[in-house]
This record gives sequence, C-alpha cells and structure tokens, in this order.
Amino acid sequence: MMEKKESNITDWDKWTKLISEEYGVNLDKTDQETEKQKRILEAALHFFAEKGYSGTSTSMIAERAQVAEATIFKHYKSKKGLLLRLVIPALGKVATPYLIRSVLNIIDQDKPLYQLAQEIYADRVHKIEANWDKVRLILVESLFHPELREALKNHVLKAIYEVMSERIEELKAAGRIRQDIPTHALIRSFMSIALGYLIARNFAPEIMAQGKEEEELAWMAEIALYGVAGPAEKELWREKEE
Amino acid sequence: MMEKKESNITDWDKWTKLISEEYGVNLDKTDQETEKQKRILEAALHFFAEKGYSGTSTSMIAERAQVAEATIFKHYKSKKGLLLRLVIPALGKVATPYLIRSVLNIIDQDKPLYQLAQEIYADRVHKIEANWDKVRLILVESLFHPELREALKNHVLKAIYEVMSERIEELKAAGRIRQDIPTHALIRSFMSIALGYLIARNFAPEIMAQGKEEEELAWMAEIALYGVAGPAEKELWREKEE
DNA sequence: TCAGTTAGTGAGTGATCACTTACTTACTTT
DNA sequence: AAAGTAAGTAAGTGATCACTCACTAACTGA
Repeated sequence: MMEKKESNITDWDKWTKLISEEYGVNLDKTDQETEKQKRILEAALHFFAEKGYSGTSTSMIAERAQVAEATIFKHYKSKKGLLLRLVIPALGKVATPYLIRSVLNIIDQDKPLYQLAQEIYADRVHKIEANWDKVRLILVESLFHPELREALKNHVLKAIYEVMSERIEELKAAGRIRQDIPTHALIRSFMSIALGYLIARNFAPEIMAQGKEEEELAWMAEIALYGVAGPAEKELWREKEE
Repeated sequence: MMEKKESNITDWDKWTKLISEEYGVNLDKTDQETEKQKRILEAALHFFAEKGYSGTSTSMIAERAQVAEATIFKHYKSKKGLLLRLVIPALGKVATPYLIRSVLNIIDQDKPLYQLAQEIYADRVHKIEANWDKVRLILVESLFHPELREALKNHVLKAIYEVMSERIEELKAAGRIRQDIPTHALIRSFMSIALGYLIARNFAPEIMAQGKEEEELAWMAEIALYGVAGPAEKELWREKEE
C-alpha cells in the first residue's frame, strides 16, 4: 500500500514536471509570490470561473488585477500557463495522501455507518464549497483541455477510487455494506449524491436544495445508506431477499 | 393540472419569442432547412461541444460545413443566434409535456418500485446518451449565458420537478416512498445517481462505470431504492426506527 | 416576362486577440 | 559603487475575431 502511494506521487511529480516544462510555468514556488502576482491569479480565477478560459482575455485579467498586460506574460509565459498555475497545484492537493487521508480518518472511526456517511458528506461538501470557483473551473476546463482531463482521471480520480475501494471492500466483508453490488457503482452513487447536492446548491437552491445545509447532509446520508423506498416497498425487498 | 401545463407552455412560448427577437433567430421553421443550413448546425454542434462556444470560431464552423462564412450570418444573425438555434428547440422538447409524460407513463404502471426505477433510469439514460453532445453543450454553456441558465432553471427543471413531486407525494402517501425526507431531496438524489453514471460513462468508464449498461442501470435502481448499507447496518437502522 | 424574394458568397471591416520588444526601475550581491 | 537580476510596463506585433457589404444566381408569383 505504501508503495502504491509512492508510485502515485512519483507519477504526479513526473507529470507536473513534464507539463510545467512544456508550458514554461513554475509550479514549485507557489508560496513566494509578489502582490501583483497574487492579484493576477485572483483576477484570472474570477474570470475563468465566470466566463470560462476561452471567454476570458488577458486584457480583462490585467485590468482587474491593475497590472500591465505584459506583467502577466512575464510571470506565466502564456495564457495557458496561467490556467495551469491555477489548476495543477489545486489538483495536487486533492491527489495528495494528506487530503485523501482526511476521509479515511473519518471512515476508520468506530461509529454507525450513517454517522460516518454524514461526516464524510459534511467534510467534502464544506471543502468543495469553500473552493467552488476553482472546482468548477477544473471540471469545466477538463472538458476542453485533454491534459487536464488525463490528470483528473489518471491521478486524482484513480487515487481516490483506489483508496476508497480498499475500505469499501473491508466494510463489505464486515456486512456493513451490501455485497451484491460492485464497489465502483457504490462509490459512484455515493459521490453522485454529493455532486448533485453541490450543483443544486449553486444552480437552483430554491427548487432542489431548499433545506438548511445540516439537514440536507443528513438526508443525503439517509438516502445513500438506506434508499428512498418506503416501508411498503422495503417489505417487497425483504421477501425478495429471502 | 391541465391549466398548469398550459401556463408553462405559454411562459415558454413568451420567453422563446422574446429571445428570438432579441437575437434575431427564427426558431419556428426548424424543419424546413437547406442542406447547407443542416451542415452548419452539425458543424456548430460538433465544435461547440468539443471546444465550447467561446473556443469555436465562425470560420471553423464554415470550413467544416463547407460554406462561406457569410452564409452562417445570412441564416443566424449572430454567433449567439446560432447557439440559441441549437439549444432552445432542444430545451423546448424536454420542457414539453410529451417528454415529461414518458416518465409518468412508466411511474403509473402497477409494478414494484424497483422495476419502475430501473425503467425510468433506462429511458432517461438512453435518451440523454443519444444526445450527449447537445446535453453537455446546454449544461456547460448555461454556466456562461445567464438567459440559458434561467431557461434551464425556470422552465425545464421547474417543470420536471413539479410533475415529479406530484407523483412522489402520492407514492409517499401509499408508503411506497419514505416520508421522513423532503421530496426535493429524494428527487435530487434519484436524479444525481443517473447524472453521475452519465458523467462516469463519458469521462472514465474504465474506472467508474465498468459494468454493462443493463447491469449498471439495475445497480443504480437498487442503490437508489434500498441504499448501499449492508445487513449489519440495516439492523441498526431497523432498531433505530422502532 | 419581369419584379421580388431567398440562398449564397468573395472580399473586405474595425476591433480585439495572445504575445513580444525594448526599456525603466528597484533591489541584491560582491 | 559597479554589476547583475528580477519586477514591471508602454507601445507595439501580426493573426484572428465576429460581422458587413455589395453582389450573383436561382427560383417564385402575378
């Protein structure tokens, strides 16, 4: 297991190095930035998220950041380099064992599954909502930039899937998660419910996410674990099972 | 109920008229189109879906459609007009009672809920997969075009929600759907599972949608109705209930 | 027959695009 | 204090953008 993680990290590092050389972006020293660099990144994220990468011009970014357009190109060789500077470090954080472990720490607690599910939903939803602009940017732009799509799939999604499926298998063996459905479908559905909630919250809360966040998270955990069926249909199911 | 539907249609018609005048697009005679017009629409959908609206130039469309660039503007006054010509009739079909009723026809059958859920999933997934490019285009561009977002929310989503919630309430009253969770959360979670599947299929099938389509749809219905919890946790739940 | 309409286009339009060049300013190093 | 270096920018660059104009060709109805 340790080896697996290390090889993932190496893959990720190799990939970032390759990309950063191709586009001439420095992805290492993301902590020692000028005031103006920070303003450029803020402005870029603002417009990329609102209008999309293609719908944003470097002059718009320069104006909002109150810098000359040439300053942008001084620091991030190209417009795409700027996008990658925003997106890749964010992906790196997610792919990192650190963040994945925060979910595992919840799963490994000795509590009823319902409480674990609710805690996981709360943890992920809060983290994603706090960075909703960036998450949306990554998801949308991965549709149009093949390298981003690859990274999201082969580094982030795969890492999450591998770590989660390990625990799901354990829970299956303990009879705490149903064994008649493949792990990937269980994970996908569990995550879909959170994704749907996030979209609803940000797109049409007054129709599809009317409750308080706490309540919604509790309902999501209820549905994910026990389904939407009422007592009458549950009886049918019990009969079918036996 | 009849009145409600009619008023929805009127709203939709009013809205389309307003928009088509604002952007000078003819959205009525979508069936009597020239050969070249069809080629333009095909090329536009192709690039809009692949590169996004902003990432597509009218010259690209003209080249693929094998027409002069000016021909595009002869028929669709502006680039945005072309987008709306692609998107609005498609939205209209979804908002139409006809398509909504195809789901209701399934619900109204006298079968176990599990079979109904599976049939609904199959019906919607197949229809959406057949038009995946267009669906993706609508969802993505609604992020960047406020009028599209409004239309999707206030005409399509609302219409679907109202019709579905009516049936859910009935099923709740009959004890076939659980009554302790609000309708909007039930509908949202049910639809989220399908959305998640569609995304997985088109984005990372080898990780998150490994099964045959038939199998996946059955698993989705199982999870939506009865949840992911295994027998051990179901016992906990039954105790909690009593 | 001929005026009116529609489909279609080649050759442009100014505006804006991402990006470069040549330069100044300010700070650091020796 | 001299030399080097990084930050920052005004003023461009050619290419491409969405869109227009003036025109031809083909068809339609009176």
